[in-house]
Amino acid sequence: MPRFNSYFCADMSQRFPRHEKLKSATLISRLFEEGSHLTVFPLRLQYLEIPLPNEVLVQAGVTVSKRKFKNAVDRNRVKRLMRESYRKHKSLIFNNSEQTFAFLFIYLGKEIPSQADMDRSMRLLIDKFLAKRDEKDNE
RNA sequence: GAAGCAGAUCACCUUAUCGCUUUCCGCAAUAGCGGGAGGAGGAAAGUCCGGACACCUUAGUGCGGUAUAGCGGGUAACACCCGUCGUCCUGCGAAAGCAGGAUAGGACAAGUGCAACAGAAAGUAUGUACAGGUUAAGCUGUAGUGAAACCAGGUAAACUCUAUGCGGUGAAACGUCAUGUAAAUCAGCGUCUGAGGGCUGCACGCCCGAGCUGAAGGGUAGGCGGUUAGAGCUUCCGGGUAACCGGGAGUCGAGAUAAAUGAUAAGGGUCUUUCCUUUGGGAAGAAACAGAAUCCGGCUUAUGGCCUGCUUUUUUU
RNA sequence: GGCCUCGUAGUUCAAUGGAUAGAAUAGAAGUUUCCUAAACUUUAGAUGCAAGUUCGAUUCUUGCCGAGGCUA
Repeated sequence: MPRFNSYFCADMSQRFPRHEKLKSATLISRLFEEGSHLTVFPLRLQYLEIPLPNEVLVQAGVTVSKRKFKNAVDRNRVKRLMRESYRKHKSLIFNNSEQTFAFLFIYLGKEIPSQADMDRSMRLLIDKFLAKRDEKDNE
């Protein structure tokens, strides 16, 4: 079962390959129209339960407002930090899940955070998301 | 030592772990996995000029529009660069001149316009006072106003004229493959008596030519090429005052697309301030401006060090 | 990525290169009123920034800064 094997690896590893990135413009616009959101300052998660291609559990993207960070260097910096902490913490979501989601992380703050701060808020946000999901499942 | 100006140069480094991305090799039916090699800048920025390249009839004529403006050279080209002349400013000097800097620097003797306040008068120029002068006369000089007033006056980053250049649109160009619907409905115009189109503001000319426009509605918004070896970089020789040119040798240095080049840890180097100090150093902190998006040549703006030269000033010998 | 447009009082707009940049509205103070509103009087407030052309710049030119739009 090679497919299962790769599945298992993706579950456990901290990799963040291309097909797990949210890229489709149509998906993103649907995400904003139909999806719901959670906020743990300075992060906001916009999410939507939706079938995805390529048998992926989650497609995630990150974004930063151009109004908050004027320079491209700073925007790239924040996006890289967000990707990094999502990469570290995404295995929490993948555990015993059958639903597929589209994620978009939005940075709301006005200052560039440290990696440690970013990790902390990402952890809190994902815990909040998991709690909400389980609650919904139980109903 | 400090300040200013000009020029040149670098843009923290090493190792480990976890990741992203391009490419090559191997394995794998695909997905993917393993290994090797590579992965931001001097401004990548602003998009201000000039090209390459692509398409639009190889792009015609006139008007319009627009850009440039001493002279000579460089260049693929330029609003760029080099040299030089003139003008202006600063410093030195008795002066001649010297040094540095700035310079959109054609034409008002083609025409039109404009000139507040002051002043007699700002354009068909010529009044007052004094002096001179005449047959007579603003005929001559001085005074006062103003940025400008014996003069074919000033002003063209005023219209304009002259000379020269410019066809348009920009990689969301363009080519190609795939997916999918509706060759459907209603209204108007037209089918050689020519609708409409040919991505130029207008007119003419030329070419294509059976569909075109509107309403309401439906579908795709994905992949590949273009896309990185080039007016390239390094070095040597020769020519030229210089910008730059010619020749030889060597070399390959990103290619993403909701957009890669990152995170953590340790060590080292640099700088600054504070504290301790046995003057050897130790501890803490900081590290600028900024991120390729078709590619080049410039310009402009942002910005941290280090080096060289010149000028000014201070201190010591 | 490319192509355009616009910056004047707190706000909405004027001003031919020429005395002190004008008007409406909002603000402040006062008059009136038992109080408020309305009305009247007075008052403060601006050319996005920096150079250049000019005797003189909101206006002309250039460079920055900011805001907005269009583009399969």
